[in-house]
Amino acid sequence: MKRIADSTVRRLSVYLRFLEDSVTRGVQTISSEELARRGGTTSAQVRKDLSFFGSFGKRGLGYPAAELTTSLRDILGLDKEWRVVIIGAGKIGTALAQYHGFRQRGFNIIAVYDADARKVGSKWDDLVVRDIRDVEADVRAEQPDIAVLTVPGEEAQTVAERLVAAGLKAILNFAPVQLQLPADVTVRHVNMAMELEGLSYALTNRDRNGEMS
Amino acid sequence: MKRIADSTVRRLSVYLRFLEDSVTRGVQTISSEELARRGGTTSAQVRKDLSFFGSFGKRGLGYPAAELTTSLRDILGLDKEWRVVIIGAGKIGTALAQYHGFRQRGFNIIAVYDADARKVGSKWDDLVVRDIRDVEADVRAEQPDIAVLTVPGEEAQTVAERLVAAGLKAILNFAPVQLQLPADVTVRHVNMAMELEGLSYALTNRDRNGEMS
DNA sequence: TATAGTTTGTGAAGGAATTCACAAGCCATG
DNA sequence: CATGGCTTGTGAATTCCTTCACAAACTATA
Repeated sequence: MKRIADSTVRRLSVYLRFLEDSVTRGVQTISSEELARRGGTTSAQVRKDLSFFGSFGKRGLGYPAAELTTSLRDILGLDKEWRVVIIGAGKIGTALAQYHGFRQRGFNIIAVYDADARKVGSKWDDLVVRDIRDVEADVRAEQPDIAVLTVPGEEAQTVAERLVAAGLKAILNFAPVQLQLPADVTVRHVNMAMELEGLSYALTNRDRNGEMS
Repeated sequence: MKRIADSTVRRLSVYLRFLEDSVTRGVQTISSEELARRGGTTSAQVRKDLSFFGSFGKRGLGYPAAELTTSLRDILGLDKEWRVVIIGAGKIGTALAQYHGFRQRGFNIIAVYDADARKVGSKWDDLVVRDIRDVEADVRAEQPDIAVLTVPGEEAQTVAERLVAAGLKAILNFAPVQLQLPADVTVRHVNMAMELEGLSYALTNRDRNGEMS
């Protein structure tokens, strides 16, 4: 099978969100046109995206909402539970740890770590903040699948390397640095500064450029 | 001037972060090679990105770090202060409002809004949570440049439309829905669910695909 | 001033992602 | 069961983005 573009996977995620909504509203069938409108893209793009993984629709009718939802969840690997650790119990780490949406979507937060002795031992819900010094041993023992990095930028690279050395293969990085890691580790970046700067650029050059999504 | 790709603007942001670092460390000159290594790209890409905006380097030498930093800040529109409102005083809104990094980078949070009467009136730092019902009037009066949306998904579209009707032209959306807005409004999405699902996909199809950035 | 060693800036080539456009297939109706 | 109206699935065309490759320009050294 061909390599699937990152942009395609992102869109599948968007389609899935809207499909889940539609299913709970009792919708039976959805066209690529509808999916496109709600996903901010074109119907051709929707059909192309789905076609990489199979043939899910009926010509003249559209896609069966419930079945397509299940298929997308399978494709994205959401049919299983993922074990997640959060590294950094600062503002954002705390907000994420307490956000129940993750758990609902199959992302199970099993531990939170911090370097600050004053934070270690404190509790949120059923989680106790652990000492970052134990992270390698814990990762080896508990085999989490994904780490969410919410440490200061200066520490991100070092911490990431420790996680990778302990066997972690997927990182969601909130620190505003580009992590340099082996190619077999998947990294996604969430960079608020970058997004704001993108808006700043767009506002500044509004005349020069057309619209953007 | 040609339309600049979104991906280019994102990379400028990354270059800038590293350049600022370098300048404070006393670095005089940086090559496209160095910039590329730290930005997770290639030297040709760096040179191409910069070339859209002018000629900043010296052949045989590289780029003067301080000057290039200034130029990038200008290009990205960071030479001015931006007025930012946060809509939604939940977990994430709170974390963002208290995060001082924004202010330091020229993004000034001037107000926070929420629909919950119990939250309205409470204070963080020098900010008082305002009632969402006042948001249109306030936006018209205070003319913020950017809105950060951290409301529940169900409300995001409606709230966004109200903001746009009041004249806002740039939105950073944290809700997991694709906003449908006029083309002259710039929207950036931060979608944690999507990023996690991207990791899930990568872990699930590790064999099928190569590495990803 | 000449030469060796770098590194930029940029057309041209190549590759990747999106859009076009239409045949194939399905449903509903009479 | 034939016809009209839709909508999918997909090669081909197109547009967009990245990489290549090299002349031009700079520094350092002798």
